[in-house]
Amino acid sequence: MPKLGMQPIRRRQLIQATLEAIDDVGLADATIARIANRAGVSAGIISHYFGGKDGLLESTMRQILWDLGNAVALRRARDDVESPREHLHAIIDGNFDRSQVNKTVMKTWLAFWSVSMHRSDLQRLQRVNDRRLYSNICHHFRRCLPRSDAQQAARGLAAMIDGLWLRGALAPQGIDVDRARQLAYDYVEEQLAYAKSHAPINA
Amino acid sequence: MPKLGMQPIRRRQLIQATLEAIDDVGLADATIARIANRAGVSAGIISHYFGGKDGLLESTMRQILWDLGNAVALRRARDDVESPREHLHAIIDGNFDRSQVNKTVMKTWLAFWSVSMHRSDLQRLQRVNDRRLYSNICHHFRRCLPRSDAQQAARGLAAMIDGLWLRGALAPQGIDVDRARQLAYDYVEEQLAYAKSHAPINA
DNA sequence: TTTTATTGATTGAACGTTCAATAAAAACAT
DNA sequence: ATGTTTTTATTGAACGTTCAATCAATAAAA
Repeated sequence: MPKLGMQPIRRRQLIQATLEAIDDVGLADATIARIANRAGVSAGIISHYFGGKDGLLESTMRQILWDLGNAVALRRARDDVESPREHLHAIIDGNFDRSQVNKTVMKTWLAFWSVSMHRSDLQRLQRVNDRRLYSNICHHFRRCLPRSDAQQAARGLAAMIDGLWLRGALAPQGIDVDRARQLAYDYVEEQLAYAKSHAPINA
Repeated sequence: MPKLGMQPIRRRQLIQATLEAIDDVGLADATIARIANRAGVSAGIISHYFGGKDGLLESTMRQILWDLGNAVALRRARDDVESPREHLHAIIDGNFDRSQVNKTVMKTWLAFWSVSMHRSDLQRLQRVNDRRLYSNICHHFRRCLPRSDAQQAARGLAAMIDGLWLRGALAPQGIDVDRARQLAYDYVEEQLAYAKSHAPINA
């Protein structure tokens, strides 16, 4: 059946099938045979396009990482986003984007966190992501707060976002996105209010 | 070597060896042979005392859950803990207790979260724990805040605690316990300050 | 002698990877 | 156009490994 240029198509299919398999039976039982079967191809093709199961998992993690970065970037690029508050809201909204707040992706994140503790390639990916969230937040707090206060606020907001996200992933009824966003917004307001009352630089 | 009453001794040894094995090579590679070897016993003994690997994992999760509950209970039982603020601080301190804030236990938590998405017995354990944290917090906020505000504050604080904890677990340099506790304390203060300025019931 | 504790070789199932074989599109030659 | 060769894509059975579980055998306290 060899049409040319199947590589990107197959890669997309197999990454999607990996996400679905993890959602379905968990990473431990997401075997190559099961993933390949779900994608409607043979098992051998995975080693052919990804070098092996490890390669497939790394590519899958890269994919959801890219989706997250993209969701945030899209909202920050809107031209009505200017003030620190608006930028912080954009970051929050991006982190609670549809592409990140669904059971499939959430289960995959949890699985990757666990595995990344023992695989340096995945660990690097995961840390770049954590750092990016913190740095972005910190940068915008710095426009209204002295350095050390901004860092503290950024650590707090990053933890709040990840915590809301984690508890949403573990909750039986799933995450309530609107309520989660509101809690994160409130936290931002409290930090900005503190700024105004002590050393107002900007709003 | 049959002395009587080995069961509780072996169970403790094997649970400890499980934690160490997960710390060492991750849950996926924490095989029965490896755990038994680390405990200095034979592989067959695990099935004998835990019924199988599943039973060992459930018992291990119960253990760290009990440790967490105990760490919180101990601090709340101190007789200088009376006000809502003091109770909330005790809950925060318990969650950042030494028994919970070390790489071994943190890695195990991450692994169990991931697995519990697909195993109903572990899922139940994990949800009891989440609910307990939220309920405890909510109960004390209710002493100073109207119901819906207290629930909102409790969701926020629970997320903050778990988020700080999660980011600490994933960070290369580990968690900074003092800084984490301070951020959680600050969040409590902000919620209580809001209470005072709107509908002061208590402090 | 009975009971409790423990061993470790064995078993059967499941896994990831490999690779010779196949199939069809594409490229080339006529 | 037509036939031939090359290239790309794909299959799935076979292989070697690893694992959890089992159980007959063993050992020592009761």
